[in-house]
Parts: sequence; C-alpha cells; structure tokens
Amino acid sequence: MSTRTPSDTGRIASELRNVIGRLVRRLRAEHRFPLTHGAVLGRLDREGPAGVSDLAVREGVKPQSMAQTVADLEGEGLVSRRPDPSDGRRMLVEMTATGTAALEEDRRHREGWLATAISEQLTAEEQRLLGRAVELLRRISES
Amino acid sequence: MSTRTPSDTGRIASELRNVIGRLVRRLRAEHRFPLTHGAVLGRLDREGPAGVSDLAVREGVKPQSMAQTVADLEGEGLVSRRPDPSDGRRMLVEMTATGTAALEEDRRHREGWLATAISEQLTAEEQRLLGRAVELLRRISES
DNA sequence: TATTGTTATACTCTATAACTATA
DNA sequence: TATAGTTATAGAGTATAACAATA
Repeated sequence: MSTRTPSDTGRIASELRNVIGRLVRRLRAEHRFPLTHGAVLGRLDREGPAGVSDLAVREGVKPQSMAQTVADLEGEGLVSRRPDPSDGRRMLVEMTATGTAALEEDRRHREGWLATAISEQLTAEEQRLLGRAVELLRRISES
Repeated sequence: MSTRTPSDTGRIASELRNVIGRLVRRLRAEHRFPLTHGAVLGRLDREGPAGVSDLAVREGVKPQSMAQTVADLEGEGLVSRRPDPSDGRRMLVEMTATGTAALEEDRRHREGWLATAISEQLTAEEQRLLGRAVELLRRISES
C-alpha cells in the first residue's frame, strides 16, 4: 500500500534496537546458562566436536571469549576437551553425557517463556511471520 | 499452508535467542552510547520530562539501574534533573540542548549499520515484514 | 507503610592485551 | 610468520541489598 521511506528504515532500526534490549534482559533474567553457552552446546550437539576458534567464528565472538566460555562449560562438566591428533595446537571440544542432559533440560526450560510466549501471545499466522523475520535478522546480524 | 507444531515454536525460540545474541554484540560493538541510554533519550525527546521510576518501568529495568543510567547521562550533560514541585520525592529528568544534539547524532549514527543493513540487506517487502515482526517481538518482550 | 530515589556492591558477558605452543 | 589456544585484566550493563527522604 504505502512505500517505505528512509525514515521508516530508521524507525524500524530504532524500535528493533529497543525491543532487542528488552528481550535480552528477559532472557538473562530466566538465567538458564548464558546465551552463548546454550548456543555452543546446541551446535556441538548438531555438528559434533569442534575447535575453539571454529566455535568463536560460528557464534560471532572473539576466540578469547569462546575460550572462556568453553572453560566454563568444562568446569561444569558439560563438555570435555582433548587434543586434536592431527594438529597439536587444536583442542577438540565435545559434549559429555552431562552436557547432553543439560541441553535437553535447557530445551525444556526454553518453553519456560520465550517459546511459550511465542505460542501463546502470537497467532499461528504471526508465528509464521516471526519465523521468516528471524531469518532476515540472521542475515542482518551476519552482514 | 503447513501447520505449526510445538517443535516449530521451540525452533523459532532457539534461533531467535541465537540471533538476538549476535545482534546485541554487533550493536554494542558500534559503541554509540549504551542501548538503554539511547532509549531513554529517545523517550524523553518524544514524551518530555519523566521520573526515574517511570523511566525504569518504561524501559523494563530496575529503578536502581535507571538511577545509574540517569546519573551517567547527567554526568555527560545530556540530561538534567530537578525536583518535582508537586512531589518532593520525585526528580524530573529532562533533556538538555546537548542531549538533543547527541540524540540527533545517534540517529544519524544508527544509519551506521542497523538501519543501513535493513535498507541494504532487505528488499522493501522484507522490510515491511520486519516492521511487523518488531511489533510482535515487542508484544512478547512485554508479556 | 508505601513510594521515590540513591549508593554500594557484585555478577554476567564480552573485549583487548600479552603470552605460549605448534605449524 | 601465522595460527590455536590460554590467562589476565578491564569494561559495559544490570541486578540485589541497604538506605534516606517524602508521602
């Protein structure tokens, strides 16, 4: 119906920035493990063992930050590290049985509010729209 | 055409959580003033002077956190505080000329990447979709 | 007692800098 | 030299706790 002007783009950016701040605080308040911890476990589960730098690139954080994340996860017994047989510099990070269980627990807990909010606050049509929008946001975040 | 199953909801929640983490890191890396600082300035600009508790509720943070944010903004000369004439407990927070200028500067800087990314990475149709999705996310974040 | 606001303190998450070890 | 990883440190952003002043 209407055309998008440049100021619409700015308004969307502004509101998106605001709403992202809110969502992050809400997600943190649910204080399961940190966002990145959950993301790493999920990735290891889907894609198998990986190096620290690989994980850092995949999650869009610095290698030093990922090293800390991995150290935390190891401290909690959720992952284990072993040297890469083919490259003495690399450490292969892989999930433990405890980690798998924690991931399952986290998946259930996610239903705790974000997934629940999506299914309860949005109509089926809106859920589809959100699903498409998430892909757009991913594209933007990786640009 | 297809129906959404509960697992779709979980998948959307999972991917949304991941993409939000990425966006927040990107936004932080652009290090204008903090997300909440910009949000407070924008609100004061749109809605005029407000109390600290009002702002805390509007932005979804604790009053203590907002007091710190307001103190930071005042330290930078972007807002000023004066006692509410009608209620000795309240402090009215209002923008300074410097704050208004900083907000304008921030609005221009937003074009720096989030707004630019939206206008360059997305088609007009996708921008419309994202605009609608932001409203859905707001509803979820406030639920 | 309830509300508004502040200060002090701690925690979470990520970044930068400086380093070791292997390639 | 370049790459994988680590440790140490700092910073941003928000929370909780304890408090003062006013209603």
